[in-house]
Amino acid sequence: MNNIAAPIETEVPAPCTDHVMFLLIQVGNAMAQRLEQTLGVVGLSGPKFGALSHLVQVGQPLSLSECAARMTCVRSNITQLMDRLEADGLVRRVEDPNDRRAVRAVVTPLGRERHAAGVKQVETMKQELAKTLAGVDQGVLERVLSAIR
Amino acid sequence: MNNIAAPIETEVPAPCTDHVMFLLIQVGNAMAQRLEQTLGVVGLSGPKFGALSHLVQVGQPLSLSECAARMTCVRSNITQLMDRLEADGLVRRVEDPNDRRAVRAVVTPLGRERHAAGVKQVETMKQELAKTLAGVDQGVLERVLSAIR
DNA sequence: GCTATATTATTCATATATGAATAATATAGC
DNA sequence: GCTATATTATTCATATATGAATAATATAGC
Repeated sequence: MNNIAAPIETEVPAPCTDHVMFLLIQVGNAMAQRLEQTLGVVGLSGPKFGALSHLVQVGQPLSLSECAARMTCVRSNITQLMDRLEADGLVRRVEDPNDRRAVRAVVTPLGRERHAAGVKQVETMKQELAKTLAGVDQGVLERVLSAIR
Repeated sequence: MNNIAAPIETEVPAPCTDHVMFLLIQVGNAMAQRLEQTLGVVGLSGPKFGALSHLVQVGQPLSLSECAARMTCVRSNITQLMDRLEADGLVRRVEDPNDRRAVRAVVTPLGRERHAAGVKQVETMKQELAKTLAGVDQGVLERVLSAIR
């Protein structure tokens, strides 16, 4: 669902502040959806790509708790995501030698490949966005968005 | 999960275009999350509030298909959402007299009340956002966002 | 060294979303 | 008027998210 909450359309010409909030949500969703779509081409979803990105970036096995912290989500979420990634053969779970409670996630070679493919897809999408944003001062936009986040 | 896809943090000083895409997604999610939270105070979720808003705005029963179209989502989604809204007593399903396949959603008095409470909550949140956005030309921001959507 | 407390990952219940398959009903085209 | 096709809502399987409860293990504080 794109409209998490639909604005009650008023008859006022341009009630600015009103719409900005919903616009931000809508645009965020639209971008996320487009990303999902592009990643789908190489068999990845947004969350799957996100998890792989973190693991590849760090360059070493991460405990599931660390993953959750990096991805700003709850641990049970990661448990499920890793189940799916493992089923896809993109990640493996290994025991932590230092802490018997912990489980660490390792990217498999296939996972690395898939991640690289995902990066390429994202590149393409970024270029499209750049076109859409031609004429907009991206520095300004970035600063505004950072302030809101 | 906030980070649908985490950018691979490069060492480059400010790769602008790169980040804007992820920033848009992040900000959208952050806003949606904040909205969820505020609405939670009066016992509503984003989708629930959204559905009520459409029904209240239109002012007459909407078929579930019409709801789906307005909320830009798939019909099975609305079936489930209406189940929850009905369980909450905020909406009732009524038969369509003209089309025996169709089911229409009607807001209950309690639904109206709850929606009004939600609107108040959203008002508050909008004012907060307005403060954050002080000094930003909202007209410009709105135009940029509209272009992307 | 033991005990109380914290941390880890998992499981469960739930909410939200999608898309495919289905049964009931409407409608277009002859 | 009948038949082929379309439309309606639902159900099912699945992915994603949250938070509470749990069992296993670590650690702090005495």
